[in-house]
Amino acid sequence: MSGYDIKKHVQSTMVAVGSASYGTLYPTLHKLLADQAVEVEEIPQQGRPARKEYRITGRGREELLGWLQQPPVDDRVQREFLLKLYLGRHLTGDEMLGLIMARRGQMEAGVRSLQADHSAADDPRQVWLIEYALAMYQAELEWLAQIEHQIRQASW
Amino acid sequence: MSGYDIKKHVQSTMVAVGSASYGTLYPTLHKLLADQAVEVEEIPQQGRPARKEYRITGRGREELLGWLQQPPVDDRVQREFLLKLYLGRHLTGDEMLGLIMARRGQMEAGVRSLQADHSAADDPRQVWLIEYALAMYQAELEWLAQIEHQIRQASW
DNA sequence: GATTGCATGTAAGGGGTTACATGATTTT
DNA sequence: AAAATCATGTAACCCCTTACATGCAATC
Repeated sequence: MSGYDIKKHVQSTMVAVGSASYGTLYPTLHKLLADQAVEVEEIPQQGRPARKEYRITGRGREELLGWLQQPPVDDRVQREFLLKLYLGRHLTGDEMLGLIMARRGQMEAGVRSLQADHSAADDPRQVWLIEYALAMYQAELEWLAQIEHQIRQASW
Repeated sequence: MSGYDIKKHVQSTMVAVGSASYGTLYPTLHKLLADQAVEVEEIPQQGRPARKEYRITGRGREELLGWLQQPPVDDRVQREFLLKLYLGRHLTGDEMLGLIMARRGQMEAGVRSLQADHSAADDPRQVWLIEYALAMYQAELEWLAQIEHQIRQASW
């Protein structure tokens, strides 16, 4: 794939795995190339930079296997939304509900976009990732509904 | 709270929010003190460094409110486990199942420890965070059971 | 006798994002 | 006319973790 394609793929199907910004992506690809872990094929185009398609090499595959066999590091998460909700003693009830509604909108948009990917996915591993993300979003939506109810009841 | 207490609190009740290592925690506390956003009370002890209890100031509360009213930044997540599963075309079925079993163990341990916190929690906001984390862990456990089943069926 | 808990902190280094720079083509 | 898509890349900077340093008390 090209750097551009990798970014799109990570942002859609792989949301639950992590993120990829160009500032990390391109330098990483260059490093992998220098290490001969990948090789590149340049496809010239008109009106835009040549598309560079990267492909893993035998050496890259060996390194990958070594990495795969080591136990994964713990998840890193950072959810500012949750922190604001927790520290939100100084917010009014309406501000709290605004926070929650906005979050719900994001989750719902995420679900819709993942459902589109889900119908299009062919690789079973891709389906795993999509179903993982969907399960997380749906669990959060249920939790959001519960706390929204609590806040309205308590008439903050 | 003291830096030490904050760390414990973040690691248990606030797992779903983020992490706090001493290398970030103490310098941040010093910075907040310099900004007069917090004040400190030193409580001498025998046989160990004085315990420093931090408390938010009026100025700190103002700054906090300003921050609370800005929309939260998007979540940052990084799940190496998921990435290894996705890239695990080069792993044997047993290696895949090993990955999954280890993950299940971590999730189950997380659930147990959160359930203990849940019974002990008094603040309703703390309960929100604990229930959020529990919902995520439980959703993941169900998803894990499904893909485990798929892998065994396919007799990789 | 060894490990865990309590309690502070620093320094080096790794990892990542954001913002910038460029520019044609297609869609709204 | 404006915005999004395609497509590459760099530089500055921020944030954060890891590893280290110190040391007593209590538990296993």
